[in-house]
Amino acid sequence: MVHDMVEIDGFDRKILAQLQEDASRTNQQVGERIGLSASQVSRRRQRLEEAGVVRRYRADIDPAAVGLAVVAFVGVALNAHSRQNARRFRDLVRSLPEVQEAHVLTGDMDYMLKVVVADLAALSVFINDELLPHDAVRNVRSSIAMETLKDDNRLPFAM
Amino acid sequence: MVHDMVEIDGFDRKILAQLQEDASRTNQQVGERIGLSASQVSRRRQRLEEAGVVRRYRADIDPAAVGLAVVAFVGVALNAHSRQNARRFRDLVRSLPEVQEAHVLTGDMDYMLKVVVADLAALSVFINDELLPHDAVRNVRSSIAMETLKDDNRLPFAM
DNA sequence: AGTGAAAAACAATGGCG
DNA sequence: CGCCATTGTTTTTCACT
Repeated sequence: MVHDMVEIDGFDRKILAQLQEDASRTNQQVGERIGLSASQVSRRRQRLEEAGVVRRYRADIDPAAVGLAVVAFVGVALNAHSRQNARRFRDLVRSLPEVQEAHVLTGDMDYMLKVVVADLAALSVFINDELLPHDAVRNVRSSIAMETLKDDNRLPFAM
Repeated sequence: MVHDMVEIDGFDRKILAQLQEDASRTNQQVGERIGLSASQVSRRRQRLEEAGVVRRYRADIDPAAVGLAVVAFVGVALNAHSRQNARRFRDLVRSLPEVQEAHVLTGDMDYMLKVVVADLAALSVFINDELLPHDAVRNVRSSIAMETLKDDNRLPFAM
């Protein structure tokens, strides 16, 4: 899983598109769809995996089925922009399992978190007991997703 | 892929946790880690897939490696809350490949989109040519992710 | 860079305790 | 649910172009 820049040609892109769509397709099936033999698909896949272009394969699980009903976006502003504060906050969010994603943003809110929890009570606990007590956190503003229209996380790549 | 509610026990949760982490693990490997035989893992997986608890398997691709350098969160307020407008907007966001996620939010912004594009120019084109021209859209506020601290999209499930 | 065929690994199923 | 055996698929490697 080294992270060189790697040459990606049209076939590679087609393979990536197929596997992003459905990673359980066999090399044979992928090959049929893009006009390549299974053995070549296998080799190219290995190359893409080793180069870190494919970061991992994962099962996409229905959150509701495992009792996770609430998705929220939480904007967090930090107290001061010291290196210390920023670093400690990073370590915190990376360690919190409720945080699916954390981004540093342009604009008024410094950080944007995507959070998944069981219910509103759990969200409240998360914000009040995990986020707000942290020294670096100045304030927090959360928006709850009442409905999810799209959640496929597919990258739109040109071919 | 039917969507009944399904009984999920401790073993099922452990299987899901394993496959969310790395879907390329074999039934044998999953079984070893959780103390279950490969054949039982196979049967439980099938059940979880058919029940729609596992929605799909996918390759997680490094966006930068395929030329997608910009992630943005775009808040969209609609003009009026008519059924018509809302429905047409939904159809729009679902059809736009740059939109990875779209949620209906509580709070001032009606919709929150997670968008991935090649560069800032492409983001500008996306907002000005795809979003703003739509009748239902009143205004748009976008924040660009300058850095991504965490992006694993793992569900935190209790076991 | 590619194909096709052989070898090795794996998944899926059924029967039994 | 474990264990075992069987069957069909799939991945991976090799020889060749």
